[in-house]
Amino acid sequence: MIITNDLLIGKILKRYKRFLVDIELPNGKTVIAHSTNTGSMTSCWEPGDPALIKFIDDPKRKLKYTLLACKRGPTWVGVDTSSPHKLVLELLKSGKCFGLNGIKELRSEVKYGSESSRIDIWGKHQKKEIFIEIKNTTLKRGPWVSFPDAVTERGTKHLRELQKMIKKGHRAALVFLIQRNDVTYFDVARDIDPTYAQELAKAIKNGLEIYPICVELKVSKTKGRIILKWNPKKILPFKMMTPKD
DNA sequence: GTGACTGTACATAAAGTGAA
DNA sequence: TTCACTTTATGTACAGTCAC
Repeated sequence: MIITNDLLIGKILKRYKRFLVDIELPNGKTVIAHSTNTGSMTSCWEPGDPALIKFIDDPKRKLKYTLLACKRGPTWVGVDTSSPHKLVLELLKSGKCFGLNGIKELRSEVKYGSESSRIDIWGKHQKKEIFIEIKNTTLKRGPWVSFPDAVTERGTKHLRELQKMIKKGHRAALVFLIQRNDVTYFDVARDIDPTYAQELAKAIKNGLEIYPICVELKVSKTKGRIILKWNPKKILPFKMMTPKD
């Protein structure tokens, strides 16, 4: 997946009101950008870090810029929560989604379950339905990348719904799309949300498939134009423990 | 006064729904 | 079929309320 138009690199100054971030442009002007990431974004950026934003000239929008990624040290970290969905869908369609291949009739945001949930991606593999939930994952602690970075009741609810689908004879998979390439292992942040960790362990026992996919974000300049490319690298080893363990 | 809890606001995208 | 409006999803910050 590549974005080639209307990208700018500025400096991230502060975040406030949940969705808003102040970005200082190279010309010294400060603009307000929209952040689709409502998580804590711990370890993703510090004030003054480079930030990649996209200019979107849509009259229906209040804010003309959307925050896509921040640079922590040498590593770009993707913080746009809409990108993982698009990227995983693209990988599934192209048959390059690490163990999740051969899925047909792919559909996005399909209603399912008894709690009016919506699955990120639904499809058919051979004769079975498959339900795929995607989680944007960025919390870095040493060589580990962890999920969640805050208590997530909805995440736990999704796990319950996926287990119900497995009981009905379907397949269910959880893709942790890790938008940074400076980590070695994936784990569940039991210290942050013990309920989620417990439910995930139960779900795995019940047959939930886990795919922690590590993606490298490459930002380059060609003829003055900035290009952002998501480059899927590998599946990370999965450990049901925290770095403290 | 303090801590725990609850409700609301915030911006956007995408899907769903209903009217023309 | 198209368009406009509504609903859903996301999780933190903050204000207000209540009990102790």
